[in-house]
Amino acid sequence: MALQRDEVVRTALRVLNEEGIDGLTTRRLARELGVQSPALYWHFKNKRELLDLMAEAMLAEALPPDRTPDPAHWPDWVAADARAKRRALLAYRDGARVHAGTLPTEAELPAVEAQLSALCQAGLRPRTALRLLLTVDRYLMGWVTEEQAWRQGAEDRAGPPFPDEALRDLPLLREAAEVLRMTDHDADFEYGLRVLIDGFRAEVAREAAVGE
Amino acid sequence: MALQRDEVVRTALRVLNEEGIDGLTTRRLARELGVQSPALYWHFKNKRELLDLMAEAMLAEALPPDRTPDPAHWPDWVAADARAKRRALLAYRDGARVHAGTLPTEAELPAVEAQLSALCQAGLRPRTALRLLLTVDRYLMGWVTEEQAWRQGAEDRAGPPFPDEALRDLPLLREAAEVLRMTDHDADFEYGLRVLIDGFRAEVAREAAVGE
DNA sequence: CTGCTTTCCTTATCGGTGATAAATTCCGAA
DNA sequence: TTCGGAATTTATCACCGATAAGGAAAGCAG
Repeated sequence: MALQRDEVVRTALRVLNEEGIDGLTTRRLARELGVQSPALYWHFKNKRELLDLMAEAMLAEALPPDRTPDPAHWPDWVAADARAKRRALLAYRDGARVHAGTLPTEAELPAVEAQLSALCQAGLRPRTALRLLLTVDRYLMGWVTEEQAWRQGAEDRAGPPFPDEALRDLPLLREAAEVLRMTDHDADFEYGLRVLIDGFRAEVAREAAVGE
Repeated sequence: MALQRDEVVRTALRVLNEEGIDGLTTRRLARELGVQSPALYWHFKNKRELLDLMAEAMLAEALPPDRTPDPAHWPDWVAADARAKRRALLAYRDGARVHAGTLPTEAELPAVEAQLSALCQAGLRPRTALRLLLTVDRYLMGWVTEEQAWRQGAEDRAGPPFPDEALRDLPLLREAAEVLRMTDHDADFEYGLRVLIDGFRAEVAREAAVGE
């Protein structure tokens, strides 16, 4: 039974979770598949292409396709999509770094078009609607990247970051220490997401007013 | 004349710009300094430490120290700082990737405390104030990471991304094509930044109302 | 001036990496 | 049963970050 491209990607994702992105080498992956490493280059042009497919697979797991976004409740699905993508990236070690810099496939564009359609029905111009999606996505990516780097750093580091001693003369930072030390990633992410979407809610009102 | 740690960092930043982060190898850097590569390990524990110092130097160039942020105009300096940091990261190839995952030095904490102080005087609680700073920073980092990946991809790619042909049946995307193809990074970044800060402006009003 | 120490660098080498070339095996269709 | 493409192997390349061990040079104590 010959190796399937799909099987390679799935195994690569497993190895990613076990070893991290630096431990995901062609040799390690080949060993896991019971094969010699150059065999992989039959299935993929190079490692970049493998990572791209891994990124695609990661998101496909979490984002159910063929939703028809509701214009009336855009803040809800925009937020829900962001949460789902964050979950998808967090599900794999270094997920954000694997996904970073990946371009949307042409196959994903129709879904974006549908989202734009809903946002435009809600009163945005296409430009603004796409900017909204991109802005939320960048916040998301920046957040998860930092979040995973932090998790990684926490393993290496000895002791807690920013020890009490360092905050001695910094009362406000001390009061916000839970945020500084990122003890509750979920809540902090959620907060920024809400504020961002609230900002766009005002923007929708503004553009809708102009448009009429 | 012995090699100075500072000179190594400056040279590393130059090499980074010429070769990109993948071309920045210890051997290349050593050659540039007229030295054998193991010599570098006298000055740095490992490459990670070198990258950390490079990140620090990058930002130090762009962010003037010892500003005393004005509570009355917090949206101005929050935006200005974000722009300055973006500029600093854009000034070097792969700047965002070099900086990503770096923790603030303890030396940088007092500046953060000062910003928190101003934001609290403007009516925010410390927790919220820090969350504001982190949220803007994550948007920023996500943005520049994507921006530089895009620039990089543009060199490799043949032809434009998302050719007209691919957008044939996607009228809204076609109308927002300049945003999709990121022809004006500055304007798009600025837009998201403004909306984000507007969101926090409303948040400040809300918290101030509760606080009294 | 001598001799010890610290600083800074060199030579040699290790195990590991992504990738390619060329030879080879597998397997299904004719 | 043979043929041909699909899939994989073996061998090898150039390069990477890092370490060990030693040597030159400068400073400094006596």
